[in-house]
Amino acid sequence: METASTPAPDAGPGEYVETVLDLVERVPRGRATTYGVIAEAARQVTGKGSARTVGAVMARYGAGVPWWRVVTASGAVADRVAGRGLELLQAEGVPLTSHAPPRVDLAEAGWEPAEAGSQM
DNA sequence: TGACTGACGCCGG
DNA sequence: CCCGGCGCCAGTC
Repeated sequence: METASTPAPDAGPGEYVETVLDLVERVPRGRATTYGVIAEAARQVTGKGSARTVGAVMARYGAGVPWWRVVTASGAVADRVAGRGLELLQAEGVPLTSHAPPRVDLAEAGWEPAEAGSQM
């Protein structure tokens, strides 16, 4: 235990991060969800988390999941990746608003983890 | 060890 | 409808 600055060999992302990424991967193609929904679901598993934290996770580890299916509560894609996000959403046939600014129609494409259990 | 940083959410104007 | 500000909380330096 000498000067072990990195006592975490595996470490990497915490359970919290894995939970969030797992939830995002469950979002079916052609649908979309919000940071708040993911945060709420993650909170039920890890007991912690918030919409803000989910965003931080996506920014650091969201590269391996369909991050474009996660939008804000208003249906808008994060400014940071709005261009790429809208492009991918359109390619999947996700319903977007006709008038600017382009936003996801959550009323039609809105999805939540709970559906994964009742969907068949 | 502590402080700053954000892929957000909500309310008020 | 749009804009600004405050709160939230794990991750990272």
